[in-house]
Amino acid sequence: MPRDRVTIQHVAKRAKVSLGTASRVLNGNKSVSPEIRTRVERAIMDLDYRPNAVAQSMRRGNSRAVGLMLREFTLPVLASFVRAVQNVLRGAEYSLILAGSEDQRQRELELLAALSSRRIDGLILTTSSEADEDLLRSREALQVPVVLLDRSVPASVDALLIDHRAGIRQAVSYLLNLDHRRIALLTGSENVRPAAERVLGYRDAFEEAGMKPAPDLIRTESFTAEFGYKETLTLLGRQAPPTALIAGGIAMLPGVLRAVRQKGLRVPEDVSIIGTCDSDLAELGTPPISVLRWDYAVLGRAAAELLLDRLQGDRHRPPHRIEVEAELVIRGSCAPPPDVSRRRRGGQERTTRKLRSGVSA
Amino acid sequence: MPRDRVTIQHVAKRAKVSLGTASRVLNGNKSVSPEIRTRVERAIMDLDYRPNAVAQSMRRGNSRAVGLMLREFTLPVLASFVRAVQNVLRGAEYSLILAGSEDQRQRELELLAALSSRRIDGLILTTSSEADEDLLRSREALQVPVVLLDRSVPASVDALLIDHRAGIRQAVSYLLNLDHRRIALLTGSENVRPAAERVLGYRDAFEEAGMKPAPDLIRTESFTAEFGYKETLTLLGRQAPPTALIAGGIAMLPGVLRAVRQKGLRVPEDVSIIGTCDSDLAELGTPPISVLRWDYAVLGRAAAELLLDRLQGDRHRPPHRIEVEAELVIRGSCAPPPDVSRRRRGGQERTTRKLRSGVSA
DNA sequence: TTGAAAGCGCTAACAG
DNA sequence: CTGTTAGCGCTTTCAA
Repeated sequence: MPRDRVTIQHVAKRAKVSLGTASRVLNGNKSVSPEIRTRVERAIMDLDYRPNAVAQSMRRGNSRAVGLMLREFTLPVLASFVRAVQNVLRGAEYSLILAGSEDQRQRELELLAALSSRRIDGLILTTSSEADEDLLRSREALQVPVVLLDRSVPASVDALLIDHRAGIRQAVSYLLNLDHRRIALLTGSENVRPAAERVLGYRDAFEEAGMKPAPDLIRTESFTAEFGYKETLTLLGRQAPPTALIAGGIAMLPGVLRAVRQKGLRVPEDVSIIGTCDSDLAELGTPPISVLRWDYAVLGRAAAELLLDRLQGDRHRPPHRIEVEAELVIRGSCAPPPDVSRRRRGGQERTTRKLRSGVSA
Repeated sequence: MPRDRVTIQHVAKRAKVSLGTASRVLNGNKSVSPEIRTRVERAIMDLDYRPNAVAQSMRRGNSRAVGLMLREFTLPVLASFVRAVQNVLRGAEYSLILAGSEDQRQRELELLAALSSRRIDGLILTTSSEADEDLLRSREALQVPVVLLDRSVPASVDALLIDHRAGIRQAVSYLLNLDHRRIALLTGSENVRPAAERVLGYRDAFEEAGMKPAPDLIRTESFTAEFGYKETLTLLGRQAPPTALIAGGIAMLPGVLRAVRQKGLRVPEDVSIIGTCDSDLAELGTPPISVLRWDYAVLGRAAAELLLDRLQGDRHRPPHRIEVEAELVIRGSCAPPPDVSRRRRGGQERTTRKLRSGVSA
């Protein structure tokens, strides 16, 4: 049977001081004589005393814990986001309470309630929907500073935003320059920012090139690999299949590749592919896949710092909004579409194409 | 300015009952008249009251939170472990406090102290060292049930163990049967179980085949991709380089592949490779990589259930020990070593080789 | 069945 | 500089 945990009372008794004085030493209060301070510190060591954070929270009215609610954190990039958050928080002696919503509204609601009960001091999150009333209300009810990740929001909260629109515009332009015309964009439902922005970027690129996108090639439903897989299968089974696919979601690439492989198609000879998140697979696969990427570790650090800033500083400063760029990394997964290649091999003349600037290697 | 959070006092007042009665309703105590119960429930709804978990913890002496300390959780497989843990815990209304140690002793110590302060009710962890006195003492000091993940330990705690030894034995046998003789094993320091077991399995296989392993091909230092990269580079630069490489760590495969690619070698023609953890890269790469794998989601669920069992049941039952098998998944990354192939192409006779049974496809 | 009151471990305000 | 004390929000005796 575990003997009772040692409390500040025990420390006080052993150091032969009052409880209040022991507390003062613990909290680094100036007004304690050196001699007594030493005595107390001694007692703390001897007893291996560890302050009860629960009692401290109770008394101080804060928990020194922050919640982190994401769709999931199984994806390496999100995990690296979590790690960055954690590293910053650790330095400030905050604990991290993890909450994976699996993108389900009901679960989000439950988790928000649980976090509320725990009286977290702050919250970093991305929600399944941006408009849902209940969700918004639950978040409000927490009455704590919030940092939103890649969701568009009322102007009142801090947020980290990824510039998907410019990223996708760049990717699509690149494909257009390779003479692709039937470019499919697979991404999540447009009621969240990343998907909506990607669709805008897609249209931007076509418009900029003075073209109209083929209808029906923008598929917005889910960010999952599963959706990428099924949709790719469907698209590639069409009469006039797309010649290029953009996997618009950080988990989607494996699904798309699986489908392409299942169809027995080669990348990039038969179909070009651009991912929307870097990974070992994209980097070391054969061929390596060109991707749009941004640094989640940087995002994580920024998110945590934004939150700490509010927690420790001015809770009423105007909200910050940090936007990060998506970088197009060209690797080996894109080539001119097969019909063009054929024409070329046939020796037909072609107008020169210039690679748009701003595309990095 | 956030108006004060509503407490059980407010609920009691509004329902015109005593605080104690309100509490009873909250806790589903039988002895409350239906009428009053309704009134209180009504008040709870009206006020959107959320019990203060901090105060509850204080009073009850438990926190309904468990700590999860891993080397890191950036790896997809570990993240899926975390997710499984979380899913089980959520059902039991426990929160998860995440702690990534980055495999650093000092950080582990700090995190353990922080978790102790928070009065977590239980802990799931893997430590950087199995023998370290301070670590052991800190863990003891927590005085809570512990589930250890893939570490060998005093017989007193619950543990989940992966049978690396049998797994590696199987993998090495497979390679020996392909006529490999110079088989390198890259893994972490032998002072933790997975590495130690892998080395044993490696020796087992050679012994079983009546052979002696070439010296200097067991490289035990670190589980990182970085180590895999550097060591592979070194090994492949030798006079007599290994013809097969086993990446003995869940993060190591990308490093090994990177090095192989950098050397301009082909898999499996020039060198055979076996990974020790499944991944998108292993599954969808070209060629797909043969791996030893086990199910981390199952492990996570088991870990959480083991812990809950203790938390909610008999805290003094004898410790459980769950061992999971590693399955060898044969894909396309292994072939006979180049010299053998050459000999073969030359038409030389060869003794028949039988594929050892127990190797799954 | 209900109310009153003690006390979990701690911090901070107040007195000395 | 130090000791005493109230009270954070809640659960749980103990009485009624």
